[in-house]
Amino acid sequence: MAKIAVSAATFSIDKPYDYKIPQNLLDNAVPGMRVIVPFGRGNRKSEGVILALSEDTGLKKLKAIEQLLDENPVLTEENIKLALWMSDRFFCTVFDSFRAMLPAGMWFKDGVRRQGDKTVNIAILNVHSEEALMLSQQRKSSAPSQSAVLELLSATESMPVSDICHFTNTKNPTIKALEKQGIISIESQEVFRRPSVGVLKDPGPITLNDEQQKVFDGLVTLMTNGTPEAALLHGVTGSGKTLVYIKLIEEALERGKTAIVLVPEIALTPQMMSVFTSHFGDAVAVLHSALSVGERYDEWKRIKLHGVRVVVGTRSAIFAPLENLGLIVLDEEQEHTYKSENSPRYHAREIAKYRVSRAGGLLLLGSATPSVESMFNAKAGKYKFFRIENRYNEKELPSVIIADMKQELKNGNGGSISSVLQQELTRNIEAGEQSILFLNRRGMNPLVACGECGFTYECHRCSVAMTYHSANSRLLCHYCGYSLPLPDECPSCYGKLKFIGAGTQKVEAELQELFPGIKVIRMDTDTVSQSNSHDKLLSRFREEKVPILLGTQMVTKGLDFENVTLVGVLLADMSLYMNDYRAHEKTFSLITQVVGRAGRGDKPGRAVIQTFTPKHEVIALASKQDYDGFYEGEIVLRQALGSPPVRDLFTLVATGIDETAVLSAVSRIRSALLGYFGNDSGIKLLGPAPAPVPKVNNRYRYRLLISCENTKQVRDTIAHTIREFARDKQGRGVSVFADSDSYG
DNA sequence: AGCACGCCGACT
DNA sequence: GTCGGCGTGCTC
Repeated sequence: MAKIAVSAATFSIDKPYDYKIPQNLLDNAVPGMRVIVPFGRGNRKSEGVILALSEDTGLKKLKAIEQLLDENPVLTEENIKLALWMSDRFFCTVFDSFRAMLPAGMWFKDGVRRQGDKTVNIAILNVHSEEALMLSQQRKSSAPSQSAVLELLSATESMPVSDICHFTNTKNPTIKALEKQGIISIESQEVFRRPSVGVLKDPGPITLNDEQQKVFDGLVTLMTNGTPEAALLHGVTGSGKTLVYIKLIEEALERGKTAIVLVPEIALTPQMMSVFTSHFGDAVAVLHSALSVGERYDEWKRIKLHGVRVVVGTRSAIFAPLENLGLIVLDEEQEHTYKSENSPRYHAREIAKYRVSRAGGLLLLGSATPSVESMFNAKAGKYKFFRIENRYNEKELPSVIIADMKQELKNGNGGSISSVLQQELTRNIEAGEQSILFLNRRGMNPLVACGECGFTYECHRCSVAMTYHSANSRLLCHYCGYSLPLPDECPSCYGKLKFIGAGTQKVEAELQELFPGIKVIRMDTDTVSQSNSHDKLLSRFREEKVPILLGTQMVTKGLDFENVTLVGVLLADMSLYMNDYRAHEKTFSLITQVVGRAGRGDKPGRAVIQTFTPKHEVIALASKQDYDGFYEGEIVLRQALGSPPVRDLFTLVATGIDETAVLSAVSRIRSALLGYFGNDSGIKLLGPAPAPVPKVNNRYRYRLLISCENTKQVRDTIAHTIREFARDKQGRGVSVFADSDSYG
C-alpha cells in the first residue's frame, strides 16, 4: 500500500491517506510520483503524490490507486520531507506544498491536458556529404526539390525538417521520399522552449575592489566550510553586490556545487540573466511566473535533467530542483515579494534556510536596507554580518533636499510638483541631464471625492476606494476589477467632483504644463505591456536621453543610469501611516533606494523628497541614508510594541459573505485559543479586527493576531483550532486560514 | 470543499 | 406513492 497526499483533501482533513497499489502498477509505483486516486464518497478522481510505500496490513479495506501520472518520480525524498515541514510551518496541505514545487505545466488544469514535451523532427544524412552533393547534382532536373534538400544537407549533415522546408521551399513529401530511399533518416529530438536572453559581450574576468574582496573572502570561507551558514550582506546601493555574487557562484561551481539567485521581481530577471549567462552560459536557467507554461516546464526539465547549475528567478525559484546546493542568494532580501500571499504562505528566506541547512551550503541575504528582522538575527549572531560601506568606484551619495508640501499648499501650490523640485528639474533639463520621478502610490490613479459633501466612491464588493482612470473615464476597483463610468456630479448632493492624490497620469499632465515640449516617459502598470516592456521603456530612456522618467515602484530598483543626476520622491509619506508594523521599514527602504538612483555617473546627484511631514524621523534618517540610526530607533519601537522580530506574529483570517457570521466565527476562535493557551503570559491575542482590506470579492475579512514565540506547540494549537473550526457546523460559510509573519 | 445519504413537504 | 429540498457527516 501507499501513503498519499491527496489534492482534494482540505487543510482540516489533510493527512497521508492509504491506498492499495494494484498488481499491474506494483513494480512502477515509487515515492515522489504523481497519481490519480478516487477520493470521498463519490470517488471523484483526485491527483495525489506518493509519500511512502509500506506493507499492506489488510486491516482496512482500501481503495486502489487508479493511475500513475509519471514514469519516473518528479519529486525527490528531499522534496517530500520539505513538503511535510512546510505543512507544519505554513498551515497548508502537503499537496499545496508540492504544487508550489512543480511548474504549472505539469498539472492537469481545468480538464486541460498537461503540457507535453516539445519535440522537433530532425533530418539526418545517412550518406557522406560528398555523396549527398553528388546525388543532388544527379537529380537537378529529374527531382529538383530533392536535389535542393540534399544540397542543403550536404553542408549541414542534419537540420530540423521544418527549417529544411523553409529554406528550400519544399514540402514534407519530399523529405519522406528521401527517407524512404534511405538517404536520410528522421529522428525526433526533444527541444526546450527557452525564454530569450540578451547576452552581454565577453564580460571578462571580474576584479573586486579591496572592500568587496574582503567580503568575498569571508563569504567563501563560510560557503566552503562544510557546515550550513547564513550571512547578511549590507551593501549600500551601487556597492557592487552583484559582482560578489558572481564570484561566489564561480567558486561554488568550481567545487561541483550549484547555486540559486533570487530577485524580488520579474522585471529584474532579464538583467540578472544576461549578466549570469555571459559568465556561465547554458548552465543558467530562469524561473518566474511570467514565462509561458511551456517555457517554465522546459526550464524546470533543463534544471532537473540537463545539467543546469545556476538558477535565477523570483520567489518560487527557491524550489528549483537543483542538487548539491552550495549557495543561495536572496538579493534585496527585505522585499515583501519574497513572501507568498497564497497557500502555501511561505517566505523564500525560510525555504532557503531549510535547503542550505540540508545541503551544508551558504545562504546569502543581500540588501542596501536589510529587513529589521534580518539585522536583528545578524546582531544576535544567527547570521554572519558583512558590510560594504562605499559605493563602487567611490561615487558620492546624492545631496538630499526635503520639500515641505504643507508649506507649498499654503503658498498656493496645490500641484504635485513643489517649487524646489520644479527648479531642480529646470536645472537638469537645461544641463541636458536626466531625472527620475517616483510616485509612491499603489493604484496610481486619483481618488474621486465630492468637493462639497466629501462623498467618496467605494467598491461595493471590496470596501476599498475606487480610483479614476482617464483612459476610459471610469472608476475602477483595484482588487476585483469592478468598474463604473464616472458620473457628472456627486450622486449624494449633486456637487462638483474633484480628483485627489495625483496618479502618474495626472503628474504627467502637470509636467507637460510646467515644461512644455519636454519629453516624459511614464512607467506604470498602464504603460508597461508586452509590446512596450519595462526593458524597452528603460532603453528608450537611456538611449534617447529622455529628460524625465516618471514611474511607480518599478523605477526604484536595480537601475543604473550614468546621466541621471536628479531623483524626486513625490509623496514620501504615502506608506508611512499604514496600519502595519512594517510601515516605517517600508518607507525607509523605499526612500533610501530611490535616493541611491541619483548620481551613479561622474556627476554628483541630487534627490528631492516631498513630504507633508518633513520632521518625521524616518524621512530624515532615510534622506541621510542612515540605516544604523533607523535600525536602532525601530528596534526599540518593535520591542515596545511586541512586534516581530522581537516576538513572532501569527495572523488568523476568517472570510465569508455574511459579516456577522464571520465576526462571530473569529470570536469563537478567539475564545477557543484563550482556552488552549490559558493565561500563558507569553502569548498575546489581538482582535478580532477587520483585515487591512476588510472586504474582497464580496467576502468580509476579519482577523486575529497572535503575538508569541513561534514554537511547534503554538503552531500545533493554531492548526488544531482551525481544524476544529472547520468540523464545527456552526462555522459553515466561513473559511479560516493562518499565516505567520504576514506582510500587510 | 464536494458529495451521497436521509428524512421531510409538495405534487402527478 | 415518489421527486427533490437541504441539513448532516465523511473523506484511506
